[in-house]
Amino acid sequence: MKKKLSIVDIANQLNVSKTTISFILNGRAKEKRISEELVERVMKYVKEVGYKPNSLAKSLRTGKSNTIGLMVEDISNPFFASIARLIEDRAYKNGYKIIYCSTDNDTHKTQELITMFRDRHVDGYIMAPPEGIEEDIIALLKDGMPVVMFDRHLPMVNTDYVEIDNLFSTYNATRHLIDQGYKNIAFVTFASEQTQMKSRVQGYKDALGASNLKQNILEVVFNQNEDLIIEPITDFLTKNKKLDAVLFGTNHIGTCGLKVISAMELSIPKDLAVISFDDYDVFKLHSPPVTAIAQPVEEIADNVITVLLNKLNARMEAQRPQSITLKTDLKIRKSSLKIK
Amino acid sequence: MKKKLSIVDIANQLNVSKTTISFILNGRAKEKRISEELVERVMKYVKEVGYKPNSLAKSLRTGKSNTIGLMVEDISNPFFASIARLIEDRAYKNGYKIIYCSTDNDTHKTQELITMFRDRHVDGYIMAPPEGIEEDIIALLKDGMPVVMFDRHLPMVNTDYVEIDNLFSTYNATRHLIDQGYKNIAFVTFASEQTQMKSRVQGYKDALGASNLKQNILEVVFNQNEDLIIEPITDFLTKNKKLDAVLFGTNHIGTCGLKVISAMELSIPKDLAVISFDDYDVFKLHSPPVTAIAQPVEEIADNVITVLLNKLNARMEAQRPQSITLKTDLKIRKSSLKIK
DNA sequence: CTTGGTTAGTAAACCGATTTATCATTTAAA
DNA sequence: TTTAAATGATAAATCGGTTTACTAACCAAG
Repeated sequence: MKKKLSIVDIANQLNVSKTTISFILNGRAKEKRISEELVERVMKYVKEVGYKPNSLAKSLRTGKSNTIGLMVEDISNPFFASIARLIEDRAYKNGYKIIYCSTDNDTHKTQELITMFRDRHVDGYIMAPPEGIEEDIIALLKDGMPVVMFDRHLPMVNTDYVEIDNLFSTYNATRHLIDQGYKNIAFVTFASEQTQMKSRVQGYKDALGASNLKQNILEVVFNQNEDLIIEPITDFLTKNKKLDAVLFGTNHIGTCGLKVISAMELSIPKDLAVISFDDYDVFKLHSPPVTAIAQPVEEIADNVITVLLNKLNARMEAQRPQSITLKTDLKIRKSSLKIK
Repeated sequence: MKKKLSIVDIANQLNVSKTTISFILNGRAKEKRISEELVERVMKYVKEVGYKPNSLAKSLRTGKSNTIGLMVEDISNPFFASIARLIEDRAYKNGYKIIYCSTDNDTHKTQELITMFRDRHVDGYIMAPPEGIEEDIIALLKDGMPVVMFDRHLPMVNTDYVEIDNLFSTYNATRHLIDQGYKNIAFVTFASEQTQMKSRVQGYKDALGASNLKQNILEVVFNQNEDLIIEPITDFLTKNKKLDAVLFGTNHIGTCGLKVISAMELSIPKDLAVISFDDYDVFKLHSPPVTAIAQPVEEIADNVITVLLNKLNARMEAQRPQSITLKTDLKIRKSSLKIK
C-alpha cells in the first residue's frame, strides 16, 4: 500500500518550502511574487507524480469542504431522483460534491441530518424541507450558511427558494376537468401544511368555487409504506360512487391512485377521469395515458444550483433572498378527456 | 455567528487535558484508567453544551472518514434509486454517510469519480462498475480499500460482489414465453460486455437453443437520451413483423420498448408478448400489466451493506472475497400469457 | 531504603494542508 | 552613502482532533 504523497514530500523533493508549493498550487504565485521558473518546475513535478492535496486537511484549515448537502423527501421518488441527478451533474461540474439523504418528511430525522451535515462542514444546503424544521434552518442561516429550498418553502424562514406555480397548476388542471364537463371532482393529497401542498389544495378549491362545484378532498398520511396510502384511497373511491374525476396531488399519490383504480377495475376516463401532479413514465405509458402536471425539473435544478453557487461565491455580500417561481405544463392526455 | 466549540474549549472549561477528553469521548476511559467521576463530569458537560468533535479533524488524524462512496449507473433510474435509498438507510444506521454519483457507464467519468472519492478519503466503495475500470479498481484494492460491487462484477477483479442469477432469470423468462407457445422471441439489450448483460443474453440463447428456436437480438447503445434508444427499437420492431414476443434486458429498455409498442399501436400480448427485466410501477400499472423479472432490491442492498460493513470492521483480516448470488422472481402477468 | 508496579492523567507530536509573519537580498530613491 | 522599497522565498503558527510517550504520586515487595 503506497502511501499518498503529501505537500511535504513534494517540497522535499524539490528543495522548496511547502509554503511555496501551497501558494503555487492555489494560484497565488504572482500575488506572492514567486518566480516564473519555480512555478513551472513545481507544476511540472506535481503533474508528473500526480500529487493531489489532501482535501480533508485543506477543509480543516480553510473551513470550506466543497460539499453540498442535499436533502430530499425520498431519493427513490422519481421526481426527487431526477432533480438529484441534475443537481449532481451541475454540482460536479462546478467542483462540488453532493452528500444526500432522504428526510422522509420526518422532522426529527431531518434535524439529525442537519447536525450531520454541519459536522461534515458542508458549504451549502439544498433541501425540500419538512414541516417543523424552521428553527433549525434559521439557526443555520444565522451562522451564515447558504440554504436554498425547492419544491416548497417555509414561510417563517427568509431564504432563497425555487418553486413552481402550484396554485395555478391545480387551478388549471381542475379547470380543465370542469371544461370537459366533469362535475364531481375529488382531490387526493397528503395531509400536510407544506406550502406546495396547501397551494395545490387552494388551486383546486378556487377552480371549483369559481364554478360553484362541491369540494371533495381526501387527505392521506405521508408514509413509506404504500399500503397505508392505497387503503384510504380505496375506501374513499368505494364510498364516493358519484365521483367522475379525481386529481392526485403528487406522483406518489397518483401512482397509488392508479393502482386502486386498476384493482377496482374502474375505467379511465369513462368511470373516472384522472389527472396527477408530476409527470413521469408511469403516467405517460398508462392506458389510457394519464394527464399530468409536468414540473420543469431541469429548470428547477438549474435555478437551484445557480442560486446556491451565487451565494457560495458572493462571500458575505448578503444579497437578499430570491424566490423563483417556475411554470408547469399540463400534459393533456386521454384520461381527462370526456368521451362521448 | 457563534463559533463552534472545540475540544480545547471543553478541556479549558473543565480544567482537564484535551487528551483526557478525547479518551473519554472515544470510550477508552477504562483502558486509560480515567476515574469514574471525571468521566461523568466530562460527559455531563459535553452533553450540556452539545459539543460534537469536528469530524474533519478526526478524519485527518485517523484516516477514517465514515463515508461510503456509492457509484451507480444513473441515480434517476428507479432500480438504482431504490437500491441507493436502502443502502442509504442502512449506512446511516451504522454511522456511515453516503457520497453518491452516477457513472453513466462512462469509464473516464468513473475514473474521475474514483479520484474524487479517494481524495475525500471514503472508507469503502459500493459500485455498479462500468467496463474498462478494472485497473483502477485493482489499484484501489491494492491500497487496501474495501470495494463491493453489485448488479454486475468484473471478472478480472477479485473482490466481493452481490448479484442475481441473471442467466437463469432470462432463461426462465424465455422458457415461460416458449411454454406459452411463442416461437419468434426477440431479446433487446444494451450493447455491453458487462457480466450481467452477457448472462442475460446467454440465458435467452440457452432457452431458445433448448427448443431449437431462432435467436433475434437487438443491441442498443447505452445513452442518457431516450430517443436514441427508442429509435433503433422502433426500427427493429418495424422490420421484424414476424416477432410474437420480446424480452427486454433492463427496466430502461423495457420502458422505452413499451413506448415504442404504444406508439406503433401494437396490442400486448395479442400482437406481441412482452417481458422485461426489473419490476417497477410502470410495468405493474401498464395495461395489460407487464410480466417482469423482479430483482430482490432489499436483499441486494442488505447484502451489499453487510458485506461492506464486515470488511470495514474486520481490519486487515483479509477474508477472501465473497460472491453472493440472489434469486429473482418472475412476476407473471397478462402481457406474456397466450390468449386464445 | 530502593526498586518496581499501579493509578490517573497530561504534554507534545502528528495528520496535511493554509496563512501569517518574517527574512535575506537587491534595487531605487533621497 | 544611507534608507526605503521591492523581490523571492520561507519558518512557524494554525485548524481540531488522536495517539504516543511520559510523569507524578502512591503503595507494596525485596
